[in-house]
Amino acid sequence: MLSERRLEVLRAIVQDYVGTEEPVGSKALTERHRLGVSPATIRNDMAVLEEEGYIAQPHTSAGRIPTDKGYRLFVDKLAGVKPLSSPERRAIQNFLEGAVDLDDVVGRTVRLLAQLTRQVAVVQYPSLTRSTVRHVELLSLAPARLMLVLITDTGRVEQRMIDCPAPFGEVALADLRARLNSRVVGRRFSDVPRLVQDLPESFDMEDRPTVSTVLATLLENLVEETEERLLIGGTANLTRFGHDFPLVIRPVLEALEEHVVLLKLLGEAGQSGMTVRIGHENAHQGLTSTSVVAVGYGSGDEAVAKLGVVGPTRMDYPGTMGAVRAVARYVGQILAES
Amino acid sequence: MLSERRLEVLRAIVQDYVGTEEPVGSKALTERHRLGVSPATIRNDMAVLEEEGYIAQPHTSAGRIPTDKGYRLFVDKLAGVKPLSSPERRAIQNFLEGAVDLDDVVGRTVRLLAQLTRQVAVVQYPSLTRSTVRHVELLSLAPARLMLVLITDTGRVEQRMIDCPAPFGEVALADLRARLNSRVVGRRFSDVPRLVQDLPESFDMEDRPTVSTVLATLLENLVEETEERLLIGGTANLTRFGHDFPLVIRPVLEALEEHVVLLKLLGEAGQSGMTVRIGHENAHQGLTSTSVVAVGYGSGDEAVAKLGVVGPTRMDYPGTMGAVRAVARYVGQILAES
DNA sequence: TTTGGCACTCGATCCGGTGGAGTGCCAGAT
DNA sequence: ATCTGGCACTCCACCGGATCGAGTGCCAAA
Repeated sequence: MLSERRLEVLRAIVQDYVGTEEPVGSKALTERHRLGVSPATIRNDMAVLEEEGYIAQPHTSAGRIPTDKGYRLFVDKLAGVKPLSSPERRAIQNFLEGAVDLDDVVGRTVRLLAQLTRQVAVVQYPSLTRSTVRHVELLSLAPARLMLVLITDTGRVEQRMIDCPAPFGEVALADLRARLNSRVVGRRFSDVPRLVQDLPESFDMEDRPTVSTVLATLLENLVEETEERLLIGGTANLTRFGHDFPLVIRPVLEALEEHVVLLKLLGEAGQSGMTVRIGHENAHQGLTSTSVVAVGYGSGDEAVAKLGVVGPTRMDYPGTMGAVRAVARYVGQILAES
Repeated sequence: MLSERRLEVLRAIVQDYVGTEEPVGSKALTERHRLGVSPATIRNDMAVLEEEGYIAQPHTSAGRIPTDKGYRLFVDKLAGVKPLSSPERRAIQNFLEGAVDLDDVVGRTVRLLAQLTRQVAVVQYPSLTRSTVRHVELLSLAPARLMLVLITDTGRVEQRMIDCPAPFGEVALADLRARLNSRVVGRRFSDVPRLVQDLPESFDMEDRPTVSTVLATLLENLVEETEERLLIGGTANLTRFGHDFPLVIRPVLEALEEHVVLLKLLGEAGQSGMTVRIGHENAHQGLTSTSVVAVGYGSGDEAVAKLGVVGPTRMDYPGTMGAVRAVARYVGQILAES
């Protein structure tokens, strides 16, 4: 276990490095923080911290910079979550309240988060499986062509075209619509498969294939596939990364375009509470010099999706975490109201 | 007017500079292009081209690079559109044909375009005003709460929640739905306002406010506001820009996030045929060192939206234009089929 | 355990010199 | 007229050496 002062030294190193972006030395530390000891003592502490793997030297005779492990300790033990100032809170609320629909809410959220943290913001659309069904609508566009529309309690709407194996009458359509709704409205999407399983059996032989097609579309395309929408913003903030641009930011941009990767990243974030993944803790190659701060948000007590930011490992963790948490809360409120 | 050979020299300069990314001198030119004259002659030509403003020197005793004006002349007079190879064409077709819905088509298109041109791709969703109505649906979610769903012939679907001033019966709802559809199905969105103008009058006094609200939502939110969706991809290609990164790419990333700016940019592109905007021809500040190649695409003869790429002014214009044109055509085909 | 002192390391920065690509100009050839 | 070869000149890019300074590790003393 590290002594109290050594932890204090680590905290100071992280803070200074985040601020200055330059390796920090023993002398500078004693000048900017009242540690009450001489540089020589700090040097000894630093040697220990380095041996333990919390800090590293870019090269001999340079200052130290925190390692991923160092940031990890900092986040876990040394730093809290910095609450936002009340003007900031008010600004968030004002900004989000103007939203007219779900797309707008998500769009505003991503912009807000990017601006607040000055980093890349990622917002996942409320997931279907964790939402409940508000309404299912079936429209007949042509004799053998239907449109399926799904509306969730979070305001999300999804639709799919369906080509039927056989023409489907208006009566049967109304019947199917009514039965579907009576079974699934108010239920969670994850329960839908179980709830509609036996539905085809109650229809005429001739209509069963069509009913099955509709159900298959509902299950395959909607419940499973559309899990994965998300929005990204603030990529311009990547330019504040470091001086050795192309090599660092290129893979990050590539990773950001791979929505699948990002979704996995967000998915790995713990179900409740805020998750911070630092540097190499991120599985993806291109993101080994970035940290991801993510948290779930939802209209009720339960998370229906995640949001977060991606930034350099050298980031202001307390501030970022504060902003992410605050935004998630307000978005949850907005969703609950609508 | 410039002599034939001087134009040839300009073409050679553009081609070499695009290839090597380095200022090109007289000697190198004679070596890589059979111009049939000596470097000294080329030097004289270059002096003239520079005087006319087509090329410039980064500094004394360096080679020349094309100016925006030079690229302009190159694009207008010296270069054609390079058709894609047939493997490329086949790849495009295969890639686009797997799309399941409009979102997917647009998503695939943007990825395809980015990969093909190795630049940033921008694809606008088919615009509403230039599409026709396939179906309008009204759902009752709660006594005084409706959902309006719009389906276009390009497969685009839009929806809006409507809070009614008064409860609205199922009968009246069915009536409104039927009347709406009979009036607008198959018509262009731009005609919708005219077509529904007198609709409230045919309803009972008590229902008129609600009908008006529905129509207002239809017109304001859908026809006007949702003009502006677009998708961007391939931002990682920005890293191939130049060596002086942050200063150049930052404003570009910022501009790309301002969808309004991009939409204006695409909008300015001529209604028919391909448009190339080079460097300072772009109104927006952040894009003065980029060129935009855009073209309209649509399911029929008429363009319903635009797509294009944003890249450095130093780009392979013939190749880029070829790719953009080819992709636009195939997307048009796909849309027409669905 | 802390402190001051000291020698050492190593990147960053600043020259001065060199090489080479490219230019502009001019006089002669075509 | 136009093109060409020659020539002097400019200026960037590159290299090696010198210097500077922040920072370190170690040690002996407090």
